[in-house]
Amino acid sequence: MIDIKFLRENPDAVRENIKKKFQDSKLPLVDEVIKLDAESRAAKQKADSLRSNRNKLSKQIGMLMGQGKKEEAAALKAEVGKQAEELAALEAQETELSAKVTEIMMKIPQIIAPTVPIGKDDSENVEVERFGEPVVPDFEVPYHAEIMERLNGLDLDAARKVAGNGFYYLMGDIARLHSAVISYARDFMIDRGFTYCVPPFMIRSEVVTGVMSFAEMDSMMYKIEGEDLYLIGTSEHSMIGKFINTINKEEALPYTLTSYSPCFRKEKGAHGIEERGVYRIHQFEKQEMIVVCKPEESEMWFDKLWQNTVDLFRSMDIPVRTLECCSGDLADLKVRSLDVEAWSPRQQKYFEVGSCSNLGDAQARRLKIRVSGKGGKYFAHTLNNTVVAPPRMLIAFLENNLNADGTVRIPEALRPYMGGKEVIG
RNA sequence: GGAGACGUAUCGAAGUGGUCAUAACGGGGCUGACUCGAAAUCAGUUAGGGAGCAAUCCCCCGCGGGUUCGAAUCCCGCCGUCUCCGCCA
Repeated sequence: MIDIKFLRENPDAVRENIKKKFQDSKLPLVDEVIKLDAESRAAKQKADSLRSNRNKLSKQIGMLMGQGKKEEAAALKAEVGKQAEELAALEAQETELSAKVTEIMMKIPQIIAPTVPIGKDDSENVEVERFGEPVVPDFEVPYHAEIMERLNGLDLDAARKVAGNGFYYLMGDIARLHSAVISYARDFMIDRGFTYCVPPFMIRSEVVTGVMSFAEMDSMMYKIEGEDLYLIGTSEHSMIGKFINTINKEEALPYTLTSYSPCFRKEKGAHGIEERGVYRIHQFEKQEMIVVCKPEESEMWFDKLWQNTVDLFRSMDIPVRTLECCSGDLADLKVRSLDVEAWSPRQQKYFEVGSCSNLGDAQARRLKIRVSGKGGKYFAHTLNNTVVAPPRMLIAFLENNLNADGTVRIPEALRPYMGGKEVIG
């Protein structure tokens, strides 16, 4: 959500940004919202002066009543009554207009960073950097579900009966590995100075609309029947929501938090949910990191955040690369986003295991997360990034640490969380 | 789930239909005076949102409605907190 004042003063920049994102159908919204906004302010001004008048007269009525001058009071009452209808109409107009303005403003995308490559969709994302040597072993690497099943670590048949497609049972060493990765990632982030949190796994609609665009909400969020609650799609939602309606002291920033939660996603419209395995699923667990900071520091934090994920994967001997999201692939609230992708020796390509985003002031404006400093009050910037999200991450882990004999090597960093085991199989 | 109480600034809290919203009273914070310094004391100062070039005006007493010339105050709905009971970990 951008500032309406910015839009008023820079309509061309806003249009240019919409074009960059290949959302040309939204172009008319710019002129539309400028017109509605002007009407809205005009209505407000008129209504304000009527209200001012009413306040004055009502005060006089109060005084007259106090002095027992009932007849004079009655005359004033009649005068207030005369403008009541006009005011009511104006107030209805005010409400309607400002609701329309907000509705449109929610649809206008955040101004993207100048560095964002221009492209229509994810096929035009741009590789930035590779970390580690992508290895292709000289033996065949089976499909990840098969590796898990061979180790008696996965039961999709039972999961389908119990919950349906897109769910899974992890068992034995694989389940333990799953927990180990989460615990390791938690401690990894704690060691880097982040504060560990376990947040609510459900949030109100007010928070939902504050942290994501309508498109994301529709395709991702599960609603609890009969309640104003949604299952979170990531702990980012409850962690950013934590700061709703707050004014934060400048000295207290940045907030650097790492949170654990299960994540629930409809994956509506996504391909691949039919795909056998644990790549795209309705439920997974994730260690997340979020930052709330001053605007001038958000780019610096962006770089630190994705670096954390790269370092974590490298500490488990998994080759990764970073991929800058192009303009068309960027969700409407994001200024910039960078995917971390892990190497798949089986597919001989990289696949997404994490996503780092700078939302600028978009979430902060919607949720009213403000900062007070010497220079006055302003909206904070918010960022989020995946530390690690198994079981998808386990795909990369298993493929990259698989031995020729079918056993799986446990990297040293993870052994303390696996009861000291060096290998499973 | 049942019963009750409550929600006002940074905190505690007064206000229960009008001249009471920067909002009594008290505490905290900040600034200054006094002091070698500190404490104590004294003085001053300590919300938010919006419209307007400005003067100024409007909104804001958990949130949303309603009654009224006028609502923190009365009515309805919702949210939240606390206490007791029940139930379940």
